[in-house]
Amino acid sequence: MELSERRQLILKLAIQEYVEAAGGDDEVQAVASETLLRKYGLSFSSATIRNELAALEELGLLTHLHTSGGRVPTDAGYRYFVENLMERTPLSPQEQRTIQHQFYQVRGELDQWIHLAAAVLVRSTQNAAVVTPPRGYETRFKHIELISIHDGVILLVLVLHDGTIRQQSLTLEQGLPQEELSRVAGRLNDVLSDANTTRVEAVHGDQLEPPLRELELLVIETVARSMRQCEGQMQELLHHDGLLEMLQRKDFKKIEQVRDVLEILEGRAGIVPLIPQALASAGVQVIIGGEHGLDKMRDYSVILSRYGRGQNMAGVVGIIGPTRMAYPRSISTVRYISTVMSELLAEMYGDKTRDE
Amino acid sequence: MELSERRQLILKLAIQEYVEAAGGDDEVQAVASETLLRKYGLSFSSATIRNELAALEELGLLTHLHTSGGRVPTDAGYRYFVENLMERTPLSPQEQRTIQHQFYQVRGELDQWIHLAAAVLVRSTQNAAVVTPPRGYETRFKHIELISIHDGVILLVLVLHDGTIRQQSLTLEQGLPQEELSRVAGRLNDVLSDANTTRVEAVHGDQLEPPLRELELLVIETVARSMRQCEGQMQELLHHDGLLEMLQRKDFKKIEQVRDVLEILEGRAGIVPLIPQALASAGVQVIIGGEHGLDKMRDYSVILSRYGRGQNMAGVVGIIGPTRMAYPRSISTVRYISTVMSELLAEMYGDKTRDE
DNA sequence: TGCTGGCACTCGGCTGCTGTGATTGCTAAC
DNA sequence: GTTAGCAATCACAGCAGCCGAGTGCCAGCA
Repeated sequence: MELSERRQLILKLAIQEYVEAAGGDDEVQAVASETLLRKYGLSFSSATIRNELAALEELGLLTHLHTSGGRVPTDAGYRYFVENLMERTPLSPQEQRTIQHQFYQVRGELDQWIHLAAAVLVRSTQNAAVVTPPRGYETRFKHIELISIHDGVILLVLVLHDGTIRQQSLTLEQGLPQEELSRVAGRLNDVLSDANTTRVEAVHGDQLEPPLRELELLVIETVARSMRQCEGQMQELLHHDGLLEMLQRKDFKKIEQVRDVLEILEGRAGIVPLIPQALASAGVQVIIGGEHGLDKMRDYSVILSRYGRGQNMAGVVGIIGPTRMAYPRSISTVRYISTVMSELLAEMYGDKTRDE
Repeated sequence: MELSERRQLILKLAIQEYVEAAGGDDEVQAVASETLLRKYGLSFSSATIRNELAALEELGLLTHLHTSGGRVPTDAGYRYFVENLMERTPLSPQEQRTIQHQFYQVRGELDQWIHLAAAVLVRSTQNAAVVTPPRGYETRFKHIELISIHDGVILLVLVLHDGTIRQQSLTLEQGLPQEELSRVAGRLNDVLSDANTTRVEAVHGDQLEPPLRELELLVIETVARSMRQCEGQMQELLHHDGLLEMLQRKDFKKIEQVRDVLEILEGRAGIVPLIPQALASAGVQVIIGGEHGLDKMRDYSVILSRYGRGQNMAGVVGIIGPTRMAYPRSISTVRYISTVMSELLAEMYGDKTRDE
């Protein structure tokens, strides 16, 4: 779509004005021609602006609710803004330092990264945030440990290649001393080393004498089941934060809206199918309003970015908020967080992908 | 407080009626004398009921918002109801079987218990649920494992006595082979066996040659820090669920209410101080409305119960909902879930406390 | 003394009305 | 192509009046 300079300017100002007004305590909803003229000191009259606004409405970039109400951007209008009009505004060095420092403080604690990333996104954008932990494309065995808990009860700790840790307790007919458990664990760590799920499922433990063999079989079966479970549970891993902060915004008036957002965040609607899509593509993805055709999300926009190294260790960070959000700021923050997390991962698991 | 038979009956019916009306789509808020007469076919007239209601109001058990509006229970009214009038209605055998079956299916997966317990409470009571995982009174070392991740980066997996698992990655100057790591881990598992935090902090590793000694010191320090962290983080462990289900209720009209509930659930207000209290007492605790003096929770009631075995492995399950809730049902469900979870724990860690 | 029927009174919520202010679309002039 | 001016439009707040549910009270009755 080709737009004249002036129309572009007016559209840009209209959207900026509309988004800014959302923050203020003024009840002003739609943006009026006179307001634009006054606030931005344009060199033409309000009547001209009205003509241009009408033209932009004709093009489907703006709309208005009532005859006497001002203009409001449509999804297409936001889209045009994001793609053509928006200026990139990277986070200030100061903000970048603060964020880096915070991540530095929790280095080593992978699960804290997730929380921190979400918290930073929330604070910086005033929207709700979603983060998935970094996962390998394929689940691969790394290590197990068998720990004696109590008579006949043992704790199986399974570590996967991507850092996932799962615990499971097992019950045996008879108790076994810790040394025996460690021996079995050690043997299985050799046998299963780096195995993917299919290979684990194919392993038969048949070299040990009866009491230990029983244990070995049970452990292999449990490990296989655990790994299978890991493969299909993206939405359960989705961490979210910031609902409370989002409720502070003036946009929310009805509890139905809150319900919708909550459903989206909890993965029961909408956001889950967007994750694999974001994982598969590079750069920041912006999905505005009803673009993905999901009814519950009609009034919300999602900004997602993949982070990680290659295929083997990647996750998604992003935010979700009303379509009427500050896109430049939000996009910059999501982009920055994703690069920070990519760097952290690279530090931890070595540069680039290692084994493809 | 002594109440005549008739007054007790009227109070009981009034509260039941009021709570039931909350579920229906009827907008009826307060309960009127005529309604009670009609619905329950009482043997005296509405004027008598009005007199009794006025008396109950005098006693502070009921109140009314406007002169021409019906009566509404006060916190004290609910309290009297819960303590004197309410009939215990245990869950039906059918429901009990269903719940047992669900827990059976996730036996062994301790973190799933938490989710399941919350989910069951939500479904059964239509309120939001909170559950803390079982924790020991004292954090005690059980086991560590050192796993080589990448050149100079190792993953430390720490298992505590109560089943808590923490992971932390460590960076060393130089890489070490997995065998060396396992040796160090093995040694430390002996040295630190069953140690509490103070003892871990007092340990000095000084029996190994330089490259391993560096590692050993780092690990001890990290373990100690991790254990200290575990000790003060009750509210971060608080799992909650059911906000969405609670929003379906007609009680919620304004988003401020939603905000309050969310703040309570996320531990920023109110509920956290109630947890230790519940841990310390036996049986089901019911806290109605503003009884604990916390402003944010004035309109909500909390039902908590401790579960677990002795002092060494205990957690809390409970629900939170509007004061206008179905207390008999809610209390029964919380009680039942807590016994089920206590039994599960006993199965896993042996009957009764083992080491006090 | 306790219960009941009757009745006046209170008050929230609903309906319909009007005035106001903001903003547009249109038209005629520049 | 741009502008000034003006009538038309429409949401919204505020107000009045009505309705109905429910109470409080009183006088009469068992």
